[in-house]
Amino acid sequence: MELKLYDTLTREKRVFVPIDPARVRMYVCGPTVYDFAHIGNARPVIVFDVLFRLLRHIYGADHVAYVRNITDVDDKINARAAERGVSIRDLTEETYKYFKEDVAALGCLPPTVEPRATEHIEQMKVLIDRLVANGHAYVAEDNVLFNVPSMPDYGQLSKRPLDEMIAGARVEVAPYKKDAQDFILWKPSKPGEPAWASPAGIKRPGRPGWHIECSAMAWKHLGETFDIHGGGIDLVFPHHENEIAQSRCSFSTDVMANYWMHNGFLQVEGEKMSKSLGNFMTIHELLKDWPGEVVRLNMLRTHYRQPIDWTVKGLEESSKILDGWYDIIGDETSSSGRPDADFVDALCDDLNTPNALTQLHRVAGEIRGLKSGPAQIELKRTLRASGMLVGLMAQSRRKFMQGYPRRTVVDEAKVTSLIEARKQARAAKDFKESDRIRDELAAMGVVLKDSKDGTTWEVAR
RNA sequence: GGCCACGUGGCGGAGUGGUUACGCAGCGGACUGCAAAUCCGUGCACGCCGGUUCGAUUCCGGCCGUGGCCUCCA
Repeated sequence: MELKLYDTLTREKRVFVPIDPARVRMYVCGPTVYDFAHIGNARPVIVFDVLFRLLRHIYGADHVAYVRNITDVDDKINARAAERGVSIRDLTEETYKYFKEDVAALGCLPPTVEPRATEHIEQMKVLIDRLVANGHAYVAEDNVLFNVPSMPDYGQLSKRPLDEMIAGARVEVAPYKKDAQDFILWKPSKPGEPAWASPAGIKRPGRPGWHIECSAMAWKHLGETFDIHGGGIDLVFPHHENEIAQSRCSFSTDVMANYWMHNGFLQVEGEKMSKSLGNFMTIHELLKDWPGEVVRLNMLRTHYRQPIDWTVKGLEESSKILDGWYDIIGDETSSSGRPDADFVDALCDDLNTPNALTQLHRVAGEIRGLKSGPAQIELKRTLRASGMLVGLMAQSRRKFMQGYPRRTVVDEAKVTSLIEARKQARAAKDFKESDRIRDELAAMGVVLKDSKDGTTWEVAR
């Protein structure tokens, strides 16, 4: 199988060739931990988890290094901590704890490494000193700035020619900048802000700029050049463009990462998600209404580079689809199956999850067409193994059903006795009474399923 | 204003220079005492205007619409 990935830098799908197949290296920009992550933040987390799983499938679980950072030094963090009257450390730890819980509920594997920015200040200072030494950065009023014109091919990722950007600048430029587009690598800390001894001979204590964090953490954990760098499309400029500038100019390399991958944006019910529109949705809130697996499937039904419109209707549809698949695999929880070949091929085509899910529907249909027996069991295992490759169908059907939040609590003994009473009424052809019992159960939130083998029931959702 | 994407059937959503996507809903049927669930079957499409081509939803150009980014900011 041949994995193809779309590279934002070259704007084309290319066959993926790792630098070292024994250690495939991927870096993805993680959260700034000052508040609950929202559903838009969940998209890159899920998308790159699928890629992580696929890479593990292809190269072996022990041969993929996935680094997702935690930004724990940032203006918003400072502001929020002050606002709530808690320490920065407490705020970031608490937020990170919730983030981990949320993404675990979405079925995401923990990355190989989750480095914190505050634990990589030394690496950042090394990079900054190098950039100053080799003429790509300069000190101005105790700031260190990257000098963009010092890098002739700056702007390749976002396809922004230098001169046009200068013309487009409409924000007031800090007077100490040599060039309007120069960006901060290090800045002095104000009183009360986190502060570290500064690089580049600056006396005042300071703190890092946003972009240098990722360059430093990627370097520390993946080296000067690595395979894949991912993130949301909103990070292409300036964040990733600046990361490239910092890293390449520090190491005198031609590339920082060989494949740059970006997931599309997310809207909610057709509108941009924002607090003012009242459609701002955190993962935490969403998980109070839906199982994480439904949320995950809903995300995978759209190709990662396409914009996605997040709707309740879509979640309901995803829920139905997942219910159907779980109905088919039943309580078949053997992990002995192999994923379907066409399913894997679809994933290898630049993570074409919608097409991959179509293959799952195909396999499900084949299972329906078979009588129960070894062949059908084999196919059920294939369906389950395929789903598990993208983080779906990993639990038993029973557990999945129990995972629906806000389920009605019912008295099982009462349900059982009512079903028995209904059975007797039906046997006596007292359909008025049997229908009354069915209505009574429905009012309790219990849905009956009659079949030749008898009557089963489930709690309605 | 500049740069970059996207625009497919009722809805969601792949893909392709000439052939079935697929799913949800709908409709018809089977099953059922009647339903539900399940199973079987089924209609519906490629934003607009030009161009290239024997032929375009698929390539090119323009337009319209939607969204993202435009530097310390999420």
